[in-house]
Amino acid sequence: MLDLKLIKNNLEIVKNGMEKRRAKIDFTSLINNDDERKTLLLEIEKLRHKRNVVTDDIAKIKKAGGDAGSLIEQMRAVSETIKKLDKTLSTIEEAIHDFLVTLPNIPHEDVPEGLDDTENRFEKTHGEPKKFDFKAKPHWELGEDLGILDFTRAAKITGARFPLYLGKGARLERALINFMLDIHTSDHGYTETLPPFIVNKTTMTGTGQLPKFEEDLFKLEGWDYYLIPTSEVPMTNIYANEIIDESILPCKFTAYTPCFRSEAGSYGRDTRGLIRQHQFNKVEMVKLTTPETSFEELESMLANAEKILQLLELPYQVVTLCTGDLGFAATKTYDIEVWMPGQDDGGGKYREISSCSNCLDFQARRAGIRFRRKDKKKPEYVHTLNGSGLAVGRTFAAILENFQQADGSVIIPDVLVPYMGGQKVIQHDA
RNA sequence: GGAGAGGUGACCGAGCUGGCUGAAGGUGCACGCCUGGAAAGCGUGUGUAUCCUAACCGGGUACCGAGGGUUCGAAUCCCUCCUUCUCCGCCA
Repeated sequence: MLDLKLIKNNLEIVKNGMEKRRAKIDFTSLINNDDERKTLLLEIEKLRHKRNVVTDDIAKIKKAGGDAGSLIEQMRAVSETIKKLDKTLSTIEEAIHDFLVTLPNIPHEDVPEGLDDTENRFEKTHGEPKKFDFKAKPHWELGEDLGILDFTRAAKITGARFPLYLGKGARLERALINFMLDIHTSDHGYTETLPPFIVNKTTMTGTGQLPKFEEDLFKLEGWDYYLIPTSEVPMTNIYANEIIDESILPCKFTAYTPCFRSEAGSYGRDTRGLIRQHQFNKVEMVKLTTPETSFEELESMLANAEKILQLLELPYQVVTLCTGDLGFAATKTYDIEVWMPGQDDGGGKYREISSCSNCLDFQARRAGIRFRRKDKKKPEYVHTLNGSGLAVGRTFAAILENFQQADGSVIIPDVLVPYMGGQKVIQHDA
């Protein structure tokens, strides 16, 4: 959520930001509503003040045994008026709020302008895309042939876009989760958390999934509860509506959770394999920081995600999302795209495997996450960041495709061997 | 699922036979005094939001889990919901 004062005082900056996002937004009703709100508020508060004073007098008169009948009669009318005005006021306030919660964050000045993902800015590349002297297979073929992935039976159990890992496949997924969590907690200083996978409406609104993107979520029937699309949601909300001490910043959380997404509007895209599932595993990183450090924390978060890929010896590139591709709550986002040699019929392709974003105070304002500096009175909003570290299912897929052998077996990256009980290769079960 | 007890400021804890209580008292914290230094002691201060204002100076208003209601007036009475705890039942 953007600060209403910022909008009023710097309307051009805000308008400009929305234009960069290709969002057409008319602010006149907002401005009018806010003016009306102030007028109304002033009137109501005057009346309340009057009532408070007179009510005091009534108490005194009654105590002295006098008759306060006419004053009471007057105040009855005043209270009626207050009630009426209050009603209009809350209608207006609701309208203002409804407007503000659907307004996206303003893109950072460093973010390139563009319409869609084709205009994202290339930042860097790491590692050489692997070349094979045979035709690289996509991970779904490798996985099914090895008997470690079974999409057909998953579809029987639930439906399309659900994964079923078997045997060494399930073990590899678990190995990746443990490996990532270990690195982030031991080497990168994150606190491990295991949050609820189901959250309420307030929590979803805090991080920005609601009210605008309800169709992307799975909702529990008969409840105001939703399955999380990412653990960013529960983790960022840990300190919602609290004023925390400056000394705990930057506050760094990591978690493994499954993620649930309806993938509405993506019919026909990535229909095969682990790339786009209704349920997938992810290790997520979340940071709460002071405003002045959030951008350097974004860089280090990106580095934390990159580190996982480097250790796994997976080639990747980094891009900065352009304004048209930027998420609702983010002001700046880096995407890490891993090289997947089995995609595009063996031609290979970079696919998103992590997304690291700085949301500034956008989420903090919605969720009410503030901190107090040592010698300052007023609490300030923290800055929130989130990043995948990494999407586990896609990492699994990338390993299969990058470490495949001519015979269809898959070499386990060295760092994962201990997590696989010493096993170095996944091959057809003998 | 059944029975009961709570949710007050950073924390503990009064108030809950409605009115001078934004809220006693204590702890903590901050600053000052005291001291060779420290402890103890003493003094002062110490919520958030919003509006008026040049102002985080001053003033108004609101907030005692959330939302409604009764009343001239509610932390205090009534209703609904959320939540915590205890006991019983059930269950991974």
